[in-house]
Amino acid sequence: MQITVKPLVNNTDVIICHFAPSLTKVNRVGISVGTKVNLKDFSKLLGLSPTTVSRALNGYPEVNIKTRERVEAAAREHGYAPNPTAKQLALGRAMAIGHILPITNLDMVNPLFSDFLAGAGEVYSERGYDFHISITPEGKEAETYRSYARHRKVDGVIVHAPRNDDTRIPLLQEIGLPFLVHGRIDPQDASYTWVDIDNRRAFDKATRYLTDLGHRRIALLNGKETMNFAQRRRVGYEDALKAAGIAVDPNLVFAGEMSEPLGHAAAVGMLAGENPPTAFLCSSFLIALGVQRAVTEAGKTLGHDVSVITHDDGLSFLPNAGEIPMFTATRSSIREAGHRCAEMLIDQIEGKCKTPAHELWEAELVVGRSTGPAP
Amino acid sequence: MQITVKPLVNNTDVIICHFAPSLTKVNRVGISVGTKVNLKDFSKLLGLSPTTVSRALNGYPEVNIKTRERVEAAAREHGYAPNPTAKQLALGRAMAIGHILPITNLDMVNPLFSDFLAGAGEVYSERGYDFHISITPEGKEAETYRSYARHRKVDGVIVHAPRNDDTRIPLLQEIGLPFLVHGRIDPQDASYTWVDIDNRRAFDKATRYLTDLGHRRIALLNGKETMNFAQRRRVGYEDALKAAGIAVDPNLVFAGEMSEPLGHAAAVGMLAGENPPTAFLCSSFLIALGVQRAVTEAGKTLGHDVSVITHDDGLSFLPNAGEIPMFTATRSSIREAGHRCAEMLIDQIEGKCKTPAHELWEAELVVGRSTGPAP
DNA sequence: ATCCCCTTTCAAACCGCTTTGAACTGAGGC
DNA sequence: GCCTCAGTTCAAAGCGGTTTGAAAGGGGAT
Repeated sequence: MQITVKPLVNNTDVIICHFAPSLTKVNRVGISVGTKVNLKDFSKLLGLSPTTVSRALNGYPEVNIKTRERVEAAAREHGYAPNPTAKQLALGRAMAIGHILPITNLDMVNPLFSDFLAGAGEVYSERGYDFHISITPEGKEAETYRSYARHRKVDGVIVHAPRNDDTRIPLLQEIGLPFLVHGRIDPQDASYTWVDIDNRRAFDKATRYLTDLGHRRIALLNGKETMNFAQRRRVGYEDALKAAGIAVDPNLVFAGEMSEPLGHAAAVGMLAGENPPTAFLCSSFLIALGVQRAVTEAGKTLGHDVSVITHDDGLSFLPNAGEIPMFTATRSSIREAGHRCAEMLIDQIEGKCKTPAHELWEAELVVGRSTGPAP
Repeated sequence: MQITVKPLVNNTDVIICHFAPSLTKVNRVGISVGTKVNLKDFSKLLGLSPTTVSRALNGYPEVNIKTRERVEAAAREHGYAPNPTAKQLALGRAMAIGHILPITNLDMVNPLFSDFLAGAGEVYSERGYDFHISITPEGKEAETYRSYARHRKVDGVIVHAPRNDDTRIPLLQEIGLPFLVHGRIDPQDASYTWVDIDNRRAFDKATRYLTDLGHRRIALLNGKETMNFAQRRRVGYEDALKAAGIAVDPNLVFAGEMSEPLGHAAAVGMLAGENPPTAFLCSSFLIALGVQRAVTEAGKTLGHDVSVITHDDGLSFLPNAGEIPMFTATRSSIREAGHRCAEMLIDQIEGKCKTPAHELWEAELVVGRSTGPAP
């Protein structure tokens, strides 16, 4: 009997934890757990050699059509399927894609990752690949990659959230494990495959939209600049301001964790200052929600007194949809990105496309109810 | 040369997609890609047999201490590590845990899943297990589970977001694959291992807190009742109302997708009705954000005119922290749950604890700024 | 009938590890 | 000096597939 207690704040509740009598295992007749059908037994059953059966199932030409059909039918009937592990050992192909997340990056990747995963997962499932996720202790990434490569535990990896000083890319190039970067570091570096959105251009476009509406005090609430995309978003913002003949005011630029409370705090601070902004440009939907709260708390109306444009990753649980969406946004679905990344990486692994390849996606500017002419 | 074009809404931008000259592979001297160190070669190098080396590395007693040390040193130096695939084939242990998400469930699990994963990942990494995720097309779950079990592709699986009519549990019991359910279906069913929070009690507690503050018109914005936890939350809510002598008003109960816009819409509707609620109980933080927006838009103040209590999964990207958090909430970290689930499942697999085991966690009621006496 | 060639099938080797059962040490007891 | 036995080491047989190279079968041409 074991009791687990979870610390509670200010009450005396105890955690219940009991063990029930052991489960009696229920096995069906027919295909049950114990029946391990291996190729040897299965081929014996058919009166054929393992070679022929293997070839029949893998579509090799040198097997009689009638034999093949017989084998396929028997496989369906007896529920025979080759052991993927054995196959992996024999072929050196894992039929799996790895995603390596350093523990430190976890928080960062978090809200986006699950949507990315959903997109990628569709492709993996379609093309017979498995997901493999390794959460490695910080600093042990290199070892993990090396092990993956050496033992062909995965056929390729996707690199998430590249940082400026990211060591993963040179390492992967060195060990020769196929990979694809979601995002990129140096826009000029064409030595590896990446899929990215044109962050500079998106934020340029968004800022211009605001200046065209007459705004001159435009705040930027950005992510941390160690994340490469944040830098490029700032550049886009500055380019557009320059084009409109507006000087960058450092007081209107914030860079930090992309969360609701931080967005709120930053907006509250700026709105309380002298010469407050009339518009906000946000790097994430969560920041925008925080700004919205700050604006309404200040008794102002969004889209009238204060305008907000946010980048929208199209997260499934933060929909910004409808005829006229809530927020004006630069939109690019991270789920679609996941889909495409998986597709490209697999194509690359299977030699179906030249490598390295690059795709730069344009974020569309969707006009919603959060923007209006400068007051 | 291949050009990929992504449909754009109303502008003429083209997607750039170019291919750079093929990457020249850089291999270091020493441990490089090509050098596949297998046990046979490695042991030859040491002048020992594969048997001895294998035993030395796996801590078997029948090997001389000096030999063992020599082997270990050489392994470090030459970077030898046994091939996990081969090991898996030989031992029948995969050192991996599977998470099977049916495509349909993806949206539902989404925001929570990444945090759960982070918690579980810590444990996996610590104890040498890998993640394995399969996104299966709906209806093919059974096949996937069977294949996993038969080929020991994973040593166990975690079942997410059980539904009332969930077929996964009986299936897993039938095929005898170790599993753990995060959540549960029938609270009385002790035949499988689960970790869950006491949803009924949490919502009972939260509702009582509101009735104690004098609220009598309390709305419940809940998740869909196909999700079992949603049912139990409603029961808790109803129990507390009953205890306070308040009749349940169906107009104040909403069940649907747990997103910001839906929370907003539901709250707007209820606030506009006659005899509007003075308090809201929300099943998710996102719903609460929507309610907050509706409340401020209606010109009312949160925690003064209208009270809100939300369930808070402690999502890393939606922090509800600080001395006095923004929202009064029933809080239970989903990340911690992930951690514990992984721990328990592995213990179970390794025979370190009795099975089945159950843990019912208490959600703590954290008082924030979103609640106050009924107006 | 013989030869040739193409189709179909098979036995054996291999992928890289673990593990069983046997063989080889050297020390200690008689 | 011989036997025993514990301490080490090893050869070989799995795990469950694929693939190479050879052999068997069958039909058409000579």
